[in-house]
Parts: sequence; C-alpha cells; structure tokens
Amino acid sequence: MRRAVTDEDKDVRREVILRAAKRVFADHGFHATKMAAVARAAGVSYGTVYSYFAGKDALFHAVMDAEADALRTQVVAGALADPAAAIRQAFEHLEADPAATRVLFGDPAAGGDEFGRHLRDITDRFVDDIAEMIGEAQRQGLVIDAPPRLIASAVVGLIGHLALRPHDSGDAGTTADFVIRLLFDGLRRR
Amino acid sequence: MRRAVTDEDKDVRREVILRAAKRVFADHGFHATKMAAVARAAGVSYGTVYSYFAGKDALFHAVMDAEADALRTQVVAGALADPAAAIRQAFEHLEADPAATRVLFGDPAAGGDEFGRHLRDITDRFVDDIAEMIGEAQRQGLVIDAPPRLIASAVVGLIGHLALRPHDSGDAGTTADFVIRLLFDGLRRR
Amino acid sequence: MRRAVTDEDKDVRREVILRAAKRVFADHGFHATKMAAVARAAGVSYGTVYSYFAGKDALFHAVMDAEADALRTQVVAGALADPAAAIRQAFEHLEADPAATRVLFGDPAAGGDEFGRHLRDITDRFVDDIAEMIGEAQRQGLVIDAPPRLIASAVVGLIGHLALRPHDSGDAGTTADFVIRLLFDGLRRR
Amino acid sequence: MRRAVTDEDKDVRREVILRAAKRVFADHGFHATKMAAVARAAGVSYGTVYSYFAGKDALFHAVMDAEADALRTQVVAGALADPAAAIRQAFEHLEADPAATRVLFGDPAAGGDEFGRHLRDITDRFVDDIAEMIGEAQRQGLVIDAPPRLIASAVVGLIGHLALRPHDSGDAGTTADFVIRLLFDGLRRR
DNA sequence: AATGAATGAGGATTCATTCAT
DNA sequence: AATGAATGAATCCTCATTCAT
Repeated sequence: MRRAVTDEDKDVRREVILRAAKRVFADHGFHATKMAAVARAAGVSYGTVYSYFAGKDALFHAVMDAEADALRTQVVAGALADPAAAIRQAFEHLEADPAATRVLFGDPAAGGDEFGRHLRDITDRFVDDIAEMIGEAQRQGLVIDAPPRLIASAVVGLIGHLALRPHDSGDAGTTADFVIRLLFDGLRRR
Repeated sequence: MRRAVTDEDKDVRREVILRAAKRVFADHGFHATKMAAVARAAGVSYGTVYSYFAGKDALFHAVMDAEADALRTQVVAGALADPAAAIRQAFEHLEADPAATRVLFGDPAAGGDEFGRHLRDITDRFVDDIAEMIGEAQRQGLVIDAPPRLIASAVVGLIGHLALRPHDSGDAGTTADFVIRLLFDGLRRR
Repeated sequence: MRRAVTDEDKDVRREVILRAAKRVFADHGFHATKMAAVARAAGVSYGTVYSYFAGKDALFHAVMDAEADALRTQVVAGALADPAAAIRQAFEHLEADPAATRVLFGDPAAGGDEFGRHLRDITDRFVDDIAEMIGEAQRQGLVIDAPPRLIASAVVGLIGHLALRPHDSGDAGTTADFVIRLLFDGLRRR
Repeated sequence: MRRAVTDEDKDVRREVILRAAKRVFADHGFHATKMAAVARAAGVSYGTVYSYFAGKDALFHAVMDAEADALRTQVVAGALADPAAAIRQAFEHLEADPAATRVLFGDPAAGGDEFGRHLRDITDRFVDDIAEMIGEAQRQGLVIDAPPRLIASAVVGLIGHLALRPHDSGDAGTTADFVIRLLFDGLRRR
C-alpha cells in the first residue's frame, strides 16, 4: 500500500492551484499576474502549474469557468422560481467573493482577442439562461415585450457593474433591493 | 506666409496620433497595443509619438480623456432637459464609434492599478453628473427614493454594457428605447 | 549521487558570469558594455545573467567588489609588515590582471553618480586601510607629519595611475621600485 | 553697415557653447550628457550646436583640448623655472575650476575606446612636457635616475588624483605643499 | 545661419515556458 | 510527478543627428 491516493491528490492539488490563481488574477489582473506568483501562492513550483494547466491562458480560462459555474449553480438555478430572490442571491454571492467578481466582470479585454471571446462566451451563457427565463415570463404575460436577450443583457450588465464598482450604499442587500425595484418597476415615482 | 510647421500643424499631428492610438487601443486593448503599431497607424515614426505623448500610459490616458469629453459634451449636457433624448443620444454616439465604446467601457483593469483608477475617475465623473440630475429629479418628485449615485451607477453600467456587447437587436434606437422604458417603468407588464 | 545542479554549480556559474563580465567591462567600459555581450562571453543565455545578478548595475558593482576584495586580500593585508613588499605586490597583481586594473581605476564616472559613489567607496576603503598604516608609522616616527588620508590618497593615486597607463619601463618590478623610492625618499638626488 | 561682426560673433558663440558643454559634461559625465542639455545651457537651439561642432564626440574633444591648453598655458610653462611654484599653480588652477578637473581627470573611459585614446593623448602631452623638464633636471644632477616619463607619469597621476578626489585637508595650498614635499623628499622622516 | 520637429537605431529587461534531473 | 534553472522572444523608450523651412 504505497500510493493510496493519486487521482484524488491530483484533484486536490489542481484545486489548490486554481484557488491561488483566482486570488492572484483578481488582485493584479490578467496581464500583471505572473505565473511565478501563482506558483508561489499555491505553494508549488514553477513547472507544477504547467503539469496541471497548459499555460497562463488556460489557467485563466479555468478560473473563469469555475467561477462562472459557481455563480450559475448558486444563482441562476433558482431564478425561474423566484427572480427577485435570485438577484439578491447574486449580489450576495458576488459581495462575498470579490475575487470572483473581478475575474468574471473585471477585465473584458484581459488577454487579447481570444480572451474577450471566452469571457463573452461566459457572459453569453448567463445571458442565454436569463433570456430563457425572460421568455417564459413574457409568455406568462409578466414581462414587457422586448427582445429577451436584450433584457437579459441589461440584467447582467446591471448586476456586473454594480457588483464590481464600489458605490455609496455598500451592502449587497440594499443594492439588490434597488436593482429588483428598478428592474420590476423602473425609476419613475408613482 | 513664411512659417510652415507651427502650432496648428502640431495640433493636427497630435490629433492624428491620438486618433490612431484610439483605433489601435480599441482593437487590441492596452497591453497588446504596441507603440510601434500606433506610430505606424498614425503614419509617423517611432520617436514622434513620444514627442507628443510622454509614453504609452500618457497616450492611453489622453485617448480616454478625449473620448470621455466627447461623450460628455454630446450627451450629458442635454440630459437634464430631456433624459430620454440623452439616453438615445448616448447609444447613437457609442454605436457610431465602437472604438470609443471599447476605450471607455472595455478594460477596467487595462494598465494595472493606476489605470483602473483613471478609468474609474472617468466613470465617476459620469456618475456624478448623472447623480446630480437624478437628485434634482427626486426633489421634483419624479424619481423613486434611492441613493442617487447608486441609480446613476446603474444607468452607466446599463449603457456601458449594452453599448459594448453585441446583442440581437442591433440598432441603437431600439436599444435606447428599451433602456428608456426599463429605466422609467421597469420590466413588469402592466 | 543524485542531485545534479545545486549550490556548488550555481556558485560556479555565478563565477563564470562574473569573470566574463569583468573581461567585457574592462574592454569596453561600463556604458559600452552590452548585457548580450556579457552573456555571450559567459556562454549563457540572455536571461541567465539576470537570474544571477539583478541587472547591469548590480553586475558591475559585483565585479568591482570582487576585484577590490582580491586586491585587498593580496596586498593590503601584508602592507603593515612590509610596505615596500606590499607596493611591489600591488603592481604585480595589477600588471598580471589588466582587466582588474581597468575596472578598479578606469572609470570613476562609469555609470552615473551612483557608480562614482560606489567606486569612490571602494577607493576610500583602500585609502582608509592605508591611512591607518600611515598613522601607525607616524606614531613610530617613521613618516613625515601630514594628514594620513592625504598621504594614503596620494599613494593610491600614484599606484592607480601608473598601473593603468602604459609607460616606458613596462615591467611591474621596475615601476614598483621607482614608486617605493619616490614614496620613501622623493625625487631629489642626494 | 548691416553685419558688422560675423567671424567674431561666431567665435563668441562657439565659446559660449564650449563653456556650456564643459559645465554639463563636468556635471554629468560624457554618457549622461545630452546634447539637448548642452544646447539649453548655451542658450542656443539643437541644431546650432551641430553647426559649431561635428557632434557630441567632437564637442567633448574640444572641451578637453581647451581645458588641457588652459592648464598647460598657466602651469607647465613656468614649471622649468620653478617646479614647486608650478605644482602650486596646478592645484590652484584645478581647485578654482572643478569642472576642468573633472573633464581632464574624471573619466578615462568616457566615450569608448576612441576617447580613452584622446584623453590619453592629452595626458601624454603633459607627461611629455614634464618628462622633458625632468630630463633636464636629471642632467643637472638634481633628480634621481629613473625613466623621465615614468617620473612624469607619477607626477601627473598624483596631481590628477588629489585634485579630483575630495580629501580631508581641503585647500589647494596644503595639498600642493604636501605634494611638493613628497615629490622632493619623500615620506620618510629624517 | 539658426531652428527644432522628426527620425529610428539601439539595448536593457521581463517572464512564459521548457526540460534535464 | 515535481522541480526550478535556463532560455530568448518581445517591446518600450532615449537621444544623437538630420534637414526642411
């Protein structure tokens, strides 16, 4: 019984590197992030990072994907049942994890064209999910008539922007409530 | 008619370089932009760019500032009188000038912390302007009660996001009308 | 016998680079020396030089320090016991190693103010050592009454200048004997 | 009577540039000196410097030559009649004009090999002059038997070094007296 | 003769990636 | 599988010099 855990060990290590990468990318942005810094933060050596990820690009992709999945799992899943709750959930998730926020919404042009594309893909998936819900809500007569993807894009942009930028009313709850009110009823006083 | 190249000529050339830089920055992002490419695009030599701008950073700053000013001049100015018209104006401006859009909304983390700060400053000025209008509108009882800067930030985020990402309904008019409707009355069908 | 390249190897390589740098700096002076030339002379690649030395400045500093140490070790140490022997020793050392001579006495203004300072520090240390000996000799009534550091500076200047410039009587022994005679009894024929 | 002085004007302007160059070269060394700085210091424009001097190298050469001539005229001329007085004169000259000192003795490797050669030529001329005097003095039985150029080189080295480096006993008179004593009678106490 | 805008060669340095051990 | 020393391509910026006016 020499090597008890191998696959599991590898998964763990991969996870460690990924987490470290997320932290470093969030702190410095894609370009300013040095692979050496990621390795150091992960407590592994230079080359090890490369045995788990093909390179800096792939690593950043992996980080983005992981964060996107986390957000989708926690938020989008429940959105159909209760959109307002989902929006609150989104802001809470993002407030609790600023690094995720920065990775997901921070740097559209991060690593050249190829990245823009990948980040756009990720955003698009959110937009698609949300657009689908919007479509359903429209069919139920709950939502105004407008291109579902346009609406969805607005929602994503709204959330992304407000989550990323610090603004006066700091806490996630207030921001979420405001966004819910804005989305549902608009800014006009009645 | 003696003096050949003088102030006017220098201004023109500065403008030429600035325009070229805007194009290149918009196409490749800050980091991927090479000063050589800017020089080539401007039709001047390497060193000439440096006699008009202190360096890559300063050049990018200048581009951002110029674009921000153009947007403010064209849009923000008239917003108090007619917010809906201003929003339409904004989308038209941004649609007509995708490079400007990318420079202004594209890359919050462009050149490290220092740039984030500058871009945030620029955005903040927009937010401030809009927040002031919102405040006025609130005093007139036209707008719901919420922190003006939060509202303003939402508006900016909405516009920036929708202007930057391609979405189904391509034309600026439609998008603008949708945003106006969303902002005024929300998505809920009545 | 497993571990192949380790501390010892790194020391060796550092030494190789240092030696190459000394040669190149001596041949071309600080400014005209290209890091590429150093790397080539050392038989390593561009970046490797930078993993052993922080940069061109640090490399030059290291070369100067190493040469100064070598000279001090070989010469200054024995000077108290027999000044004349030490002077002979100095000229032999410097004649045998023209590169060292050029690095140590060649270029006071090498790399801007910072370098002048460093070179001056090195010279000062020689001057201090010698001044101390002079002081002792004065206390023993062997040396005329004059500021020890002034005397020491004269000695260093004399040696440095004669070692660096080619003059008629080429060999180190003759030069050394002359300097000894000059220092002890002056030029006046008796 | 339009252009009254032309040749004279040109001479004056040439002199102005030369003086400015001397100052700037002395302050920053050859490499760190920018032609722009020289032009500015001289109160003329970029290109004007080039109509008086072929380039940076030629300008530095001219400065060195001028300074060497000044020193020779003031000092070497009278040396045969009274060597001690000439040495005092030399230190006074150099103390009164630190810029000249730095230009003449400061940077043997200033601008690559070509410069070393020129500076060496200048030094050699001093050495030749002094060697000639030494030879005469030897023939008169006043000076010990040693290669005249070696003796002369020692004298130049001594003066150059002590004039350039700051040392404890600051004033030129003291230093000169010490050098005279050292050269004539050596350091041995009698 | 003077100006100074334009030129562009030249070089230090960084850092993602590889690969021998 | 992990290590980390070595690699070298890539790029910004400076500044001596030219030349049209």
